Amino acid sequence: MPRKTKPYHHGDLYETLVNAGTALLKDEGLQHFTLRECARRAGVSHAAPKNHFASVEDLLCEIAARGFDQFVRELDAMANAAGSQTPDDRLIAMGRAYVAFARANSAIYLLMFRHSQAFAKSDHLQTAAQAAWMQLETAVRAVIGPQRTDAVVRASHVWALVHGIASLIIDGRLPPSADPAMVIEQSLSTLPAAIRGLGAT
Amino acid sequence: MPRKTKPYHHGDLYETLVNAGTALLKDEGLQHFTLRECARRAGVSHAAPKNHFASVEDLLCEIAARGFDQFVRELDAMANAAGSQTPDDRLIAMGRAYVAFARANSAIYLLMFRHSQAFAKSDHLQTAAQAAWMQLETAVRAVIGPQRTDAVVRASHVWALVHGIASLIIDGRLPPSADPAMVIEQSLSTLPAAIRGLGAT
DNA sequence: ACCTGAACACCGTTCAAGT
DNA sequence: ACCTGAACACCGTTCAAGT
Repeated sequence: MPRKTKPYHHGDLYETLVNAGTALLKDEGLQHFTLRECARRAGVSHAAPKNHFASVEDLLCEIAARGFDQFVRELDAMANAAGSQTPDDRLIAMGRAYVAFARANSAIYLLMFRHSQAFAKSDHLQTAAQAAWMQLETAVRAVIGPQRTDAVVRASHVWALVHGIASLIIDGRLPPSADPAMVIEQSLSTLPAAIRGLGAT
Repeated sequence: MPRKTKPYHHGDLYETLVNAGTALLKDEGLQHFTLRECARRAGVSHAAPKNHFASVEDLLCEIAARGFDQFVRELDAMANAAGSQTPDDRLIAMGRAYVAFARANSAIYLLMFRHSQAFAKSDHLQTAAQAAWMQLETAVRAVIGPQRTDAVVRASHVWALVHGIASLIIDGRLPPSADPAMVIEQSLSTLPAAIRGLGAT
């Protein structure tokens, strides 16, 4: 989804910078992400990005938005894969895909969930993140039934659990004696029953 | 818990830097944390901290370690407060205290759980974080009974859920229609049953 | 033993100047 | 319309020099 027409000198610096930035993020992590290094990888001067992104934050927002796009696609593919027939199965399959994405793309995942007041300033990021949320809420509604009025709270529970699992694994905060695969499977298995029996509503 | 005797010129620059750094973190957030600003707040030259901390990471580790210390104290106080009689109540009370700490000290909480390869290089940080973990595991064992062999996996489930809730709230990633207080209470209420019925073990 | 000030190699951002 | 190079105000880290 291109957002700028081809620039005069370079070819398509906007796309090149997004790609270079994504690669840099995967290579070095968010801590070492640098606009000047993006420019270097793109083969332009350090001031060139200013023509396409107002600031580093802007570039990071676009990378995060595309992360959400891919995230939604992968969860969709997993949830619709053979073997996920019941709503419960589909929800658990989505949970697995969620954690798998986070582990496979940890730097981008961290960026996607990083506190950022600039979040609200990017339309692409906002709509992409909302699409991810809607996807989850739909899966939750399928489990608890459409008559329930508190789907948002229940979906928040699911999101919190998978986000927590993914975060602890990525950041290496699980105790050494805890097998990540076991934690994932055991915790995800509680989800359908938990959101059905949640609270008093 | 002082780690250095009084320095010659300043008084106790080690402690002063830790306090200045903690204040800076609360004021400006991790993104804008700067060693030079810590030195400025401490009233010393920007090179002075080198005598007490080998790098910024070292100072951040000590701040994070003290965060874990306070975290453990607060959870302990909450869990032992009147009204938490049964193990189930105590676990839920700890969950509430967990999220409350994260919300009240968001910058420090983020630091505590930030991915950091330097984590392993600080003894204080490592033991403080482990104390927090042991505290949780003990509360979980009280709920599921001492005969269970998978307390670690069950405790990981609890940790993931509360960490996920806290993270989503801090980072503003809960949908606007989700009331944080409701999400907290509803999700925490599922914990005792979830960890008792977890998996097939 | 601890602290300072200058120095070095970076960074994001700005802006005149080039094409 | 887009890009460059110099400039500015920062940053972490190093190191000689001071007390």
